[in-house]
Amino acid sequence: MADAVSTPIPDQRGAILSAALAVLARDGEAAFTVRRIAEEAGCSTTGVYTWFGGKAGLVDAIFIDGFESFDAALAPAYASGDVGASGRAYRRWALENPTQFLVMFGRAVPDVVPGDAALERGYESFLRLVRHVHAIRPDLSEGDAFDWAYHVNATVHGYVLTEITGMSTAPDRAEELYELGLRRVLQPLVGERD
Amino acid sequence: MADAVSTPIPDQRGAILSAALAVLARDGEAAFTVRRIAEEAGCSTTGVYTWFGGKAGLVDAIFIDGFESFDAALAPAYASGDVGASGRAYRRWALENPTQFLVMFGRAVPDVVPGDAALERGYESFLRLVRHVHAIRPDLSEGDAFDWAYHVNATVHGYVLTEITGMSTAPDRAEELYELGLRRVLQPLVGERD
DNA sequence: GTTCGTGGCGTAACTTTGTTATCTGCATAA
DNA sequence: TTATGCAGATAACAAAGTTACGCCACGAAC
Repeated sequence: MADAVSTPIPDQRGAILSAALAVLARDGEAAFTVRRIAEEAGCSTTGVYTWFGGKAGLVDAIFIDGFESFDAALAPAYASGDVGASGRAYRRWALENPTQFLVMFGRAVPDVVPGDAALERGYESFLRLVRHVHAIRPDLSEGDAFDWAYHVNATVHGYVLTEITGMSTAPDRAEELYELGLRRVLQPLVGERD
Repeated sequence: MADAVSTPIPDQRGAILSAALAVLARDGEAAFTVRRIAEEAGCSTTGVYTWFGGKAGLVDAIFIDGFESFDAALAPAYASGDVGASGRAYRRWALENPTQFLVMFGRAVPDVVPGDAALERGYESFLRLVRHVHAIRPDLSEGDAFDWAYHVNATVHGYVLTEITGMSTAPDRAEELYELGLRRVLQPLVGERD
């Protein structure tokens, strides 16, 4: 027992997930291969199949990790009650984790679609935005808060994805246009003057 | 000469591109392999390398074809001067060509980024939207029309991509929410009452 | 204490896919 | 008739997802 504590149990599952995120962040989606991840984690490829059932399962875990990291990044903005700040935090997180973002919201890992666990975790993140909207506009019904959250999310999502996939028609003005877009989408919600 | 007309010249480049689009539409991005496409086109894999330089070049051609097909789908709406109709046409095209849409905007083919030709063709499609906005609101400066087009495009793009990647938090209300989103994004531009 | 079973995990092989080297046949020109 | 150049097929190579197989450590049962 004391031995088990002094010699930390090698958490192979955690090691593989960390390795996968490290490879993704450092070397991009092209390097996201089972062999490369296993090497980084210091085990054989079998580990990925033992602990995640395959590459798709690993991607699912990356979804869930992504939503958690993402919620943590947005929490201060949510707490501040500033909906503009949460929009900026959304973009900042995406720019700091572009490949993970593309895995989650593009189709950067071929043949892999999000599983149920990933979708449910994503839904939970979305509900935080709904509550945030409701906190700012308590006069809205729950349904209206949901629809506004959906709208704001789709809008910022579109901006960020356009930028990250390299399809922006004005890449050097991306930040300026994002700020303008934020004002436009939030203005009818919060009634700010510009 | 007459012979050349009666015996149609086998357009292998065109055959390969058609085959690639057919495979993509029918069998999805997982089936998008050089061997499969060559088989569908009735040639060997070499043809893809002779005419497109490889898989990446073929994807570039698919980008360009996509923007052209897309412009053709939006032309009637542009001509009608109804900006809501163009938004609906955008979503309709995407839902009719989901895998091509994901290849273009979701990175569904691994390790392939859009080349310059693809980006320029995309920019041309975007300029059509800018002109459309300018036609509806001639009082706007060119810069403002550009920024409004960017905003509208990012918004509808976000809605559609969320829906097509299966990440919508309300998939059964996708159309209703899209219509609501269109009204919200266009209202300050065209000043419609709802 | 010995034996048996279970499960984590490495080795190595199988399959698929992108890519390329090499060869062949045909059309055209000298 | 011969040479040249090119479209295109065959087949092989390398990388990557996946799986079959076996080893070994550990705990339970007798």
